[in-house]
Amino acid sequence: MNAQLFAAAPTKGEQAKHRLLLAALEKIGERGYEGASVREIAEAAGQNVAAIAYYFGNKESLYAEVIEGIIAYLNRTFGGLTEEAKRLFEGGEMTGEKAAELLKRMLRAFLVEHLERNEIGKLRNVMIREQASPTAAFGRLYSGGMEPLHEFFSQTLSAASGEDPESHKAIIRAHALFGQVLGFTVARSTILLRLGVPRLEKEHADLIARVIDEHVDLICAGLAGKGRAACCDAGPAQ
Amino acid sequence: MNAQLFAAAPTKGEQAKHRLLLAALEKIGERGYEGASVREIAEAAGQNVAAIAYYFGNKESLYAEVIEGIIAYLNRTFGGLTEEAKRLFEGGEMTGEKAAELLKRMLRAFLVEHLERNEIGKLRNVMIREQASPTAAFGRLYSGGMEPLHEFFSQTLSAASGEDPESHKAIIRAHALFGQVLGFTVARSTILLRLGVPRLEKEHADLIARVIDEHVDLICAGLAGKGRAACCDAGPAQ
DNA sequence: GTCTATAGTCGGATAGAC
DNA sequence: GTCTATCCGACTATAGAC
Repeated sequence: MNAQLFAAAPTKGEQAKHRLLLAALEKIGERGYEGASVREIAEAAGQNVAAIAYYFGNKESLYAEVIEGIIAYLNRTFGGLTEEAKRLFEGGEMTGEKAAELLKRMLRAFLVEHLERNEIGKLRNVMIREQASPTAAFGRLYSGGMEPLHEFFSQTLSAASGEDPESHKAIIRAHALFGQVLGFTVARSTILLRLGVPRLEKEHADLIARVIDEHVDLICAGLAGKGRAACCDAGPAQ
Repeated sequence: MNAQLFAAAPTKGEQAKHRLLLAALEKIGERGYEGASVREIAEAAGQNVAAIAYYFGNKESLYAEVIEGIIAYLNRTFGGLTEEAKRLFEGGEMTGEKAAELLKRMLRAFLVEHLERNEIGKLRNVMIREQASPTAAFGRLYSGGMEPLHEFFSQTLSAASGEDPESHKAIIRAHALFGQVLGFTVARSTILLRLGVPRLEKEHADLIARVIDEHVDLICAGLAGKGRAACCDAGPAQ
């Protein structure tokens, strides 16, 4: 499955590059850009230190290619969903129900990728680090990968809630809703300790997805029915 | 307001220690434990490099004291709410409505602390880093600060949802709900760019709190009324 | 193309002057 | 208590052997 990250590599030189990119993703994810040394990256890739200079010029350019790989991966993984939403919007066929379904599928896809596929976990760490303390590469990561996803998400959610998709409120609502899955990747250590399990298995991912589906349904139904179904706005039961 | 972080410092030596702790919190938050050098920490504190060895022994012990300061701050800030919840539980007076109110107040408190008070922002970065790539200090941070908070949150939420507070489902639900505010601290760069603002002001924090309150209300009401109000489970309007 | 050797820089820690 | 000077190890980058 690693073959999906970064380009496939037929020739020997390309394979060395590929291994270096994977090792850099892993080590920089684990220890940060400054914490990961070119020595340990090269060693983890089964390559010599000088290979990094040879193939990439320097450490910074190696990292830039890692970021490009992440962007390409995000687009491959979520591109289908965003295209589907785009078609529905342009065809005027987007309804509140279809929007809620798309949102749930998107959150599920994110969960599956990030919780079940361990090799993707490395990618997750790099993205989290760039959020908390952006390096020179963050601008590229944002415009190439996160912004299109965030826009898709807030526009689709707005179709369910009936809000202006460009309003601050709609953007904030989308961010809050998405935060629900983010918590399981970013506060991973905490949820593992709280559940008392060494790692998140398929059963946990399923349970997480069911809970979040429930929340999305309740929120979408509540927003769509605002001012209409008085029985739902009357506060919690007894 | 910084005086609230770490102990007050009357004597000159204590003031130097205090400044070093604040500078360490800031620099390690910005650049990570490995990325922040003792030289820049000392410089930011207006102290000499050797002062770190003198007051703390070494860099690692300095960081350990920073972590203890974060734990003490968390307990001071959220201790009142957790005590209040405890009293309600022990007195048998916890209702679904009171639970929902406590949850909203807790999330609001977290938002205010993390969004409005800039000096707390440094603390946030350190906690995020420890989540994504735990150092030796994470165990202490978890047991001293995060676990009690997480338990309070899942127990209170369970009072609103009627679930077993120790079940995986309840813990996951609490984590998902809390993730909503986490997204605004951890994916801060993204929400700033999406909103097109340089930083989150009070008006943004208010809007965020209102949106999250709305979500908490919808989810609590929906869960409490599960199997009761058929009109709410019938899917989105029209 | 691949590797070793090394130059030059910066890290944490410490000895010792004052 | 405070500071300067310095040690030693680890880092990135590069020159040059093969």
